[in-house]
Amino acid sequence: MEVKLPSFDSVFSVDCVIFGFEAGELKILLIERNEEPFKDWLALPGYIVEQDESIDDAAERILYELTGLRDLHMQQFHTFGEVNRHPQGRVITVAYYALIRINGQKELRPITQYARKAFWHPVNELPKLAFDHSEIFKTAFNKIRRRLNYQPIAFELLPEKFTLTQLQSLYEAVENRKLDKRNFRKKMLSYGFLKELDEKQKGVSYRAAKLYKFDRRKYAKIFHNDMNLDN
Amino acid sequence: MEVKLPSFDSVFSVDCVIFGFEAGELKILLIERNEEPFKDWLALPGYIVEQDESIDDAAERILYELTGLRDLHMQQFHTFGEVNRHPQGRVITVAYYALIRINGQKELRPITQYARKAFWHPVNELPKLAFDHSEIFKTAFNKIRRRLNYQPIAFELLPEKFTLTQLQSLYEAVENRKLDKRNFRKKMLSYGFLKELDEKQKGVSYRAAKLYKFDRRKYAKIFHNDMNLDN
DNA sequence: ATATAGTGTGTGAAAATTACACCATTAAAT
DNA sequence: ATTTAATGGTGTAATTTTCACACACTATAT
Repeated sequence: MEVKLPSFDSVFSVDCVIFGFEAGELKILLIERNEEPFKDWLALPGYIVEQDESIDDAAERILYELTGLRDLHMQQFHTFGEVNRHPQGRVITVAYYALIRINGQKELRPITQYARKAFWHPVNELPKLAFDHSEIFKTAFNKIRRRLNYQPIAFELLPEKFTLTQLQSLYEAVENRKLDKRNFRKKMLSYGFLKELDEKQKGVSYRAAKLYKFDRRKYAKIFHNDMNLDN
Repeated sequence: MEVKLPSFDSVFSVDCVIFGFEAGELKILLIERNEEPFKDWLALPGYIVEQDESIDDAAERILYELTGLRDLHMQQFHTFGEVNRHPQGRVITVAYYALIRINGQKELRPITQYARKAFWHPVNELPKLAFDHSEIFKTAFNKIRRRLNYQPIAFELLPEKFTLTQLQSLYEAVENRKLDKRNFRKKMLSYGFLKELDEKQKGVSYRAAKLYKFDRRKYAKIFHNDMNLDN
């Protein structure tokens, strides 16, 4: 017995809040729109989900098409469903965040025409964004701010090898306050999931700091979980 | 310049995981379906969102239509968007949870024909549910388990006046472990948001316990927030 | 009166958090 | 060679929080 589903003119989209960390500042990825509505505005990378792809897949595809970035680990965090959030019709959007290492090598290069360009922008002093994207950003930021303290998300933002000072300045950027150096180091090292390397920073004009790596194995062992506590 | 949105045969729904607490057990609200697909199966209360209502509004309406319950504070927690989660087409569902006091007075009574009946079922020994509802439940349960410790959600499950022992047994049910009575009381009282009443339990065949109330005002003052940390 | 079931209370040990200041190392400038 | 500027790296004591643990009290039912 086949029963047809009711249906109507409805559209899903995904929007992505991609966080990066550079020069001691937390940044997110924005695009400049090249399409109505909000043509020429700044916006979060986002677009419409196809009918035959899961929303998780759509998020990856869309981010790639708009920014050239690939293979991030994106995490859904909220769905925005107000009736009038899109000026041209009913669009419900599922929002994702991801945390990545900014590095100059990876060029930001929109594949489709919908974005004119993509670039990093500091989270402080964000301009007004298209649609309800300012609100989406705010929700994402609150989310990662809380998660920072019980999930190892900081390491996704740093280079693979990092100094303790870099780690600390990331925490300070996200929590927006100064932390005590000695206490911070003591605590981080006490967790036991940082691996001290035999290497030091290079090219700095002051005493070079030791480099560390995040050890996923140890982390998982210590916290008895698969590092995916998002559900 | 009007640009038409692309669109296709897509459907949103909402599903609700409603937690209650009764006789020392955590329970959720299930319905018995009266419609294909999964006719006669047990399922979470859920249905399709109308085009001119926000998803938050839809969640309230749908829960009411399927169970007769109204005016709960529902909280969105995840959106499920796998392509084949519904056997008859693409349906993306936004899932909500709420916590309420079970009380005999409020009768559970489906308004529409889509549900044959609605009833409380203990979260232990849940049967297989329709669609991916077992997974949705699991996600919700993990969510509230974590939230219990940094949000005052416990009080939504208890009667307005409750004893410390009731509060403790709720924590024990959610965390699935025994807690120490003295430490639990000390800690809860130390927060300062429980108001001790001049009343005692009645009708028990043992020493009657003092009753307490949760004081929202004090809670908000102490934690400098509006009690809605979900964003 | 007594059996029963749950209420209500304090202390000490261990662990975690916080506050706090100085010398060491390196590269660049002189 | 010496100085300067910048950051790296380290320990201790006080305070707060967490945890483990046992017994007398009270209301009711019999």
